[in-house]
Amino acid sequence: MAQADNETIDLEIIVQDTQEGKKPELRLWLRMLSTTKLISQEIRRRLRTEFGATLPQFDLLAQLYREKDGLRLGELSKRTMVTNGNVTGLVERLEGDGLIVRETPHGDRRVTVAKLTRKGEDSFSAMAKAHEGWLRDMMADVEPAAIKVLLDDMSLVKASVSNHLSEGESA
Amino acid sequence: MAQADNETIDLEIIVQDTQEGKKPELRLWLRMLSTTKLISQEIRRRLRTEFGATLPQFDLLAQLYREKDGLRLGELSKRTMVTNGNVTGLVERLEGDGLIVRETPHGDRRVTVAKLTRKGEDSFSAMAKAHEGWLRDMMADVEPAAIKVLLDDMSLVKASVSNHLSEGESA
DNA sequence: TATTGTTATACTCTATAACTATA
DNA sequence: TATAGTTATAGAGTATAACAATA
Repeated sequence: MAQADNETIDLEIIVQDTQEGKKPELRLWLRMLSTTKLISQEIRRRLRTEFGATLPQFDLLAQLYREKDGLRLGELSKRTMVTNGNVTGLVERLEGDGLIVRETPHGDRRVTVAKLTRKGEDSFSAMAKAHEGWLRDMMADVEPAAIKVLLDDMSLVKASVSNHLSEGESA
Repeated sequence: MAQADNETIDLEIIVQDTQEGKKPELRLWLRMLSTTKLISQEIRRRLRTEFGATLPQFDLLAQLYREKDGLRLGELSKRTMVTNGNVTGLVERLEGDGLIVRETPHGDRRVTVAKLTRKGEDSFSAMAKAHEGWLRDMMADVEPAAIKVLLDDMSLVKASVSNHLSEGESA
């Protein structure tokens, strides 16, 4: 099924992505979207089957992994680009799995801080390592120089986009 | 923290990634993912509020827009990277909105072909035009040269990924 | 028997808004 | 009044698998 039909499927989603020099911003977006979808489906499948996790969950765990003292849910919401209400749901599932805990610090009882448990650290650590390997395999044919260029230029895109959204939302 | 090798999962994951030159494939993926998410949320919001459509629906319509004779659902499934069963659901919603119709051609009664209605053509046409404008605005700060490079290099990534997906599944 | 598409199911994500409990 | 988080709701997307009709 996932057999690559090299000849037929170009997978260039949406509109025509084959017109030279026409609407380059749109073409770039569509190419990013299809490429991301391709990678994302594979990553999600493996996260699910090998770790029983989803991508948003992985994302959230990653944020906590680099902040050993935990993060307030509002901050977690900003960093993961997930709304407050939905962060609550994500956090509940992860807490149910024993990967994180919620704590209310003294001082401001409105605040909730989420942090990884030991189990969460170990679990995420394994996921991240596997994740890295999957990506290296998938991008095996891409020259290091191309990856470097993509990294830099993608930052420019991200900055431009952030800039031109509703002013004043970057944490 | 420890600076070991395997254990250093300094995953600047997903939304923020501001790290040194390690694990470039993973970093690229995370940057693509966060950038795509950023754009995608904005596009989805506008598609929904201005056209009452979703991104997968837009994607599906786009495939039909460039194939005036319509496409079989299986082909639609491949092109949109959506499973067969879920294509059925997508198609039903779009048919309910009067944007597309399903037909069974003579010759093979197992086959269903979806094609745009006149209303669907007009509707998609408007969406695509708006879509293009949104993207141009969002990427206003990105030099044309950078966009061109990104387009090319993104193709390499996509090709590599496609290539290594099929491999993994031919067991 | 294989293919094409449908149905069924379960779960998760996404978005919005109203609500609470603090402050 | 404003803030932090929760609850409620509704709608879609996603993945799997079983199924019917046709070839």
